[in-house]
Amino acid sequence: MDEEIMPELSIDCVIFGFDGSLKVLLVKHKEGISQGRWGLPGGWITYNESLDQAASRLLFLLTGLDNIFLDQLKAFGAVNRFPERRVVTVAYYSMIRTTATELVAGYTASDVKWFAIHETPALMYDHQEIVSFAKKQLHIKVRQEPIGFNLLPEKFTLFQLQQLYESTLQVKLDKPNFRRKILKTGLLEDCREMQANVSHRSPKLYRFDKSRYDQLKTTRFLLDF
Amino acid sequence: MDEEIMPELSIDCVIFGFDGSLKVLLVKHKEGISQGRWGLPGGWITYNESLDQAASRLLFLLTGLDNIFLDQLKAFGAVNRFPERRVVTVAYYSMIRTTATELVAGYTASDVKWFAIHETPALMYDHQEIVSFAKKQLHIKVRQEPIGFNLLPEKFTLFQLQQLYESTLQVKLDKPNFRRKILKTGLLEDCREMQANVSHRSPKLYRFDKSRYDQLKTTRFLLDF
DNA sequence: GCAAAAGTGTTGGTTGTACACCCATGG
DNA sequence: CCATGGGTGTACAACCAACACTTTTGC
Repeated sequence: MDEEIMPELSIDCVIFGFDGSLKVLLVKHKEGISQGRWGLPGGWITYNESLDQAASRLLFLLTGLDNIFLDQLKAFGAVNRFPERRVVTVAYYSMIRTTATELVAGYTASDVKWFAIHETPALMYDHQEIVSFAKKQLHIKVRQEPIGFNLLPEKFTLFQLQQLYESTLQVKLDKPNFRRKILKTGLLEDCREMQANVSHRSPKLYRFDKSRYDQLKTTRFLLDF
Repeated sequence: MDEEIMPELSIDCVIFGFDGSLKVLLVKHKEGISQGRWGLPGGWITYNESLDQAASRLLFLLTGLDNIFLDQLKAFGAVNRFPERRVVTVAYYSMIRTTATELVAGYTASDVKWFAIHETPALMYDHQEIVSFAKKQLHIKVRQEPIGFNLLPEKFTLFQLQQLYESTLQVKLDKPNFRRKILKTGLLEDCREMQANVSHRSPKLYRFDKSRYDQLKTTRFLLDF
């Protein structure tokens, strides 16, 4: 089929990661006018794929990850956002475990790296604006859906989950109250397993109960921190 | 400057209205392949305007309304959503009073009409999907911002506001509890005026207190119905 | 024993819900 | 005098924030 690209539309991905603190994935471009500058991973859309398909393809190209939660953020369409010509970009965002993938540079990027969410370098084009918007969206989404679970390993402790919420929302939470609230939702399934070799009492491991989540989605549901 | 249009991008607007029940504004196209079919008001983007500007311009063209709250919904980009060629559309939504404007047909539309939100005719392209998405978004937004106020006349009664929430969210609310909850937010300012000539006790009129809203926006804020 | 996190318990204040009740007005 | 909505009061349950406290593990 036709694999030519649409000249006036692009995709950019804001990919969040977590390894104790919140990260965002950036690439250093190795060609074109923005050579050497950091920006969001992204690319062009071909005529034979939908926006969502293009976003998934590009995410796979960059991280090797497939079948990942990927949500549209917003279309950014300021007149001069792209210096060479008029291009509107559709931004997507996603969350993955930083350990889940070997990052692959190459492609059009000379470097790929995780940055702490509050210590990003200057970004090209309007990518700073896109990242800021994504952060705001993450604050909202993390309350409405148990989205954070994509950022943790399959089995995790309640404290890890609490740290994820704390670093995403930039708040300090009360441990006893957090565990009660999160357990009450029923979204966590006890693995009946302990984490060993830690220099304190061994914590239980939990996993995310997807069937319970699907059931809750039909009604309304808010995690209010 | 260049007022040529971008060939692969369009704008569609989902415009909600309220006059006792929730409405959506549709137009009947009078030319092109979709002649005679109902769809969303929309149009094309020129090279010298941003997406937001294009959406405002098109909304003004269609309703005569200016300076209206208008928010981006989502970009819709299925491969064959537009039959003639590949076009991605960026959908916006907005809320206005149905009485606030004389609807103007003409332009590319042979008819413009308000439809009850649950009694829309078959729509062209993927417009049904866009409307459904907008309804979902409205449910979410109406809780997070006092967005509904755009749909009511400047001065309104608490019961009108309650009906707006009930018809937007498709729920039945308890009158005493509704008034307490909404008054507690401080978002309503007492007009010190009564509505007269009603066949029951005259209700107080309220107006939306914008300054209080701006103040609340800085913190977090949820209307939970 | 110490540090660090796991985990339980309690308490007092806030909020939400359901419902009973009285008030004003036009027809 | 009735229907319709306006508006107030209340009581019980649920919930939540704050914080004290005990437990387990590695060093």
